[in-house]
Amino acid sequence: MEQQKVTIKDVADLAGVSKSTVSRYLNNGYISAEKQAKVRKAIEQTGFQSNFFAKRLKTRESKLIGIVLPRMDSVTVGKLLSGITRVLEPEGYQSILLVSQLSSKKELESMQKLQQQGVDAILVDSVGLTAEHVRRAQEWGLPILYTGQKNAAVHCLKIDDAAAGHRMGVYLRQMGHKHAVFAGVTESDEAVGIERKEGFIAGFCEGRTDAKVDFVETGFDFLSAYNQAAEIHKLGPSVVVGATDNISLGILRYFHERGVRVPEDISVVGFGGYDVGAVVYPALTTVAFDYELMGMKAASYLLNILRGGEAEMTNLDMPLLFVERESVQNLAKKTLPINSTSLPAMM
Amino acid sequence: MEQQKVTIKDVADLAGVSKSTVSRYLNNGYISAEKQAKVRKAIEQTGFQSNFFAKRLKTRESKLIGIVLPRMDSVTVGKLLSGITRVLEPEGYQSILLVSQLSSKKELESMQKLQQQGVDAILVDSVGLTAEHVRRAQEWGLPILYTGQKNAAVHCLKIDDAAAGHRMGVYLRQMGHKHAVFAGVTESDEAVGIERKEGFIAGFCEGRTDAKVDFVETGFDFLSAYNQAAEIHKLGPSVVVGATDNISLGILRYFHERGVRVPEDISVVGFGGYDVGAVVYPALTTVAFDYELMGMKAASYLLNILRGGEAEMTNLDMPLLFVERESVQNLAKKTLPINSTSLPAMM
DNA sequence: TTGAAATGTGGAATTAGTTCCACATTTTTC
DNA sequence: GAAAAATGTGGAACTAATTCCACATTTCAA
Repeated sequence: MEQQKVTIKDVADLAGVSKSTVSRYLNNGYISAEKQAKVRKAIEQTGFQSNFFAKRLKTRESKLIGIVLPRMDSVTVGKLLSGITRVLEPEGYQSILLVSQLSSKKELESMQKLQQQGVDAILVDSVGLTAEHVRRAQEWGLPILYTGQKNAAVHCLKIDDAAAGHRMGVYLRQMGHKHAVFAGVTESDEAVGIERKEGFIAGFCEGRTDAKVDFVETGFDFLSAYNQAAEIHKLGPSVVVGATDNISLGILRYFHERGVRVPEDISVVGFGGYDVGAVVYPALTTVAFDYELMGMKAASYLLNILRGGEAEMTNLDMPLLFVERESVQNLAKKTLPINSTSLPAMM
Repeated sequence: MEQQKVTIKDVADLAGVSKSTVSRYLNNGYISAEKQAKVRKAIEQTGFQSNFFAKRLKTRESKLIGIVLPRMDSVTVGKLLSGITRVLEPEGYQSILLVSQLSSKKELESMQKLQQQGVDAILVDSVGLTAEHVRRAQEWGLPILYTGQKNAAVHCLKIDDAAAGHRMGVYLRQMGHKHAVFAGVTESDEAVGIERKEGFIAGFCEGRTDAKVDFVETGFDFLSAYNQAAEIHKLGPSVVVGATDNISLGILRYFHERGVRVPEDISVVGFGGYDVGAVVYPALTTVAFDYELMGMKAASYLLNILRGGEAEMTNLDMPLLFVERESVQNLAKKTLPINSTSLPAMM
């Protein structure tokens, strides 16, 4: 077994001090200026690098944060991760990534692996919280924060899907729409599949009886939305509400192919505020979520728990940004909405 | 200092054997069936979990792979990561992620951090290889693999940008185009900024003197491409070649706003094969790169180096897929290219 | 039936750090 | 000027595993 090139012992010998003194130099200080210089020189000369594992074994702090994500190849996950990293890196923390592939079982397995790995805390962009999740969190005594799902028994941080849906519902009601088709996803995704939809229905139907919302289920991708578009169209709504911008984009493509004009013949809206929504035509009206900000907040929150911060994070609600672009017709006034010639609301 | 709940010592005491025996049970075997049962039972009873750091300290193997990425919130990086993870996870390796923010200096710093962290190997989606990169790789004696850039002195894996550009050039030449504007990025990105462009010019101009290629520089995002679109249009080409699909999407938007029809009035192509390219209209003709496959190959390659595999990876070239969709007019035959009514070449 | 080989086993050393404690100085206070 | 406090320092213990080595059994062959 080959051994480490330079250990703290070598530095100590070269500097003519004890291991303890070098260790103190490395950590809290408490060393005379004279020896400090000697040690510094010895470290320079030897090119000493502290052994990560020996250090962690004793200190029981890894400066590693475990992150479990449902998938990697998605813009929202990328932005989330970007925000997380932005906060964690300057604090000297690093991230270990695991992918749950949208499976709650794999999610738990991943968390277990991370726990064994000795991470200081775990952040999970969850696909669904189970009782087991709650139990494990307690058993491990490890700070765990969930994003994307909500449960009172654990730390979590989530976009207010109901509010986002509601906001869109109110907007479309004000624009004079009466019949909407909600192109949504499976109800097993509580946040997107249920909350967002219910919120929309509430906002859209509030205080009137002549409103109608149909529901068609699709997947999260363009293609499955595109494939459902004919059925959606057949229902004859004045507006199609895609549960995500991707869904709306697939539907937009279908309408384009059939010569159905948007928004003149039918309106289309989405959720997410993806960048591409601004570059397609008509540019997509949407409720934008700031996933990068969410990542930053999540990381800060986690750090706060980690430090025993009873400073109780106060500002945990995620702001929603309504992005009005070109894909909705104002039926109330029988005029088109603002149709800017420059790239609308591009981020 | 709180200590670990259950150590190998506790298990040994409970099972009535020595620590060594438990360790052997955990690792190579070499233990009698009788004691094996006892140890198994003791581990079950105590819920023993091996201490990651103590183990790593002794074995000098972390089962951790460091990954340095230029940024997180990009589809290509997401796919790459997805491929990497797909190979690494089943092999029991986990990834530590660091972001270089497109800076070569930060890239080196990140690599250094990972090295200190005791990772078994490093994978870098590099933004530019320097002499320092090569020096460090030797100094550390750690397997390092670069993707996205090429250098004979180190292990690397890269899309053949020149070939991709060439392919597109040949295609457009065959389609009868004579005047192209290449909307490219800064030459400091050797792969995209130089190789892809030069490859295109070669393929486009090959064997004729009546071809002309103008160059306009933009950023990587929709917006900066959109902002350069007027200048591009002024040059009056028959086709605009975006160095990435995003650039082409921004240009498409501009043309749409001005009522310039694509491909009837002007053709537009891109590189990358992003999913959205299939859903916009006209669907974008492009050279698709399989970044997920690249991630998988990169991870396999790295594992191979790690295992001292002199099995010399042979199949390192990345396949290119030419995706002909709707955004190019065939000037040679004065007819439109295949215009499918279903979602073209959607992945 | 003896010697050799195979099979287990435990003790002790090892890995590379941190930290507690005792003790020597030096500085401050009364 | 003595006692008290502050400041450094090194030795030894400790962290939780793996692994080498010596030694006891047991099995097998001659």
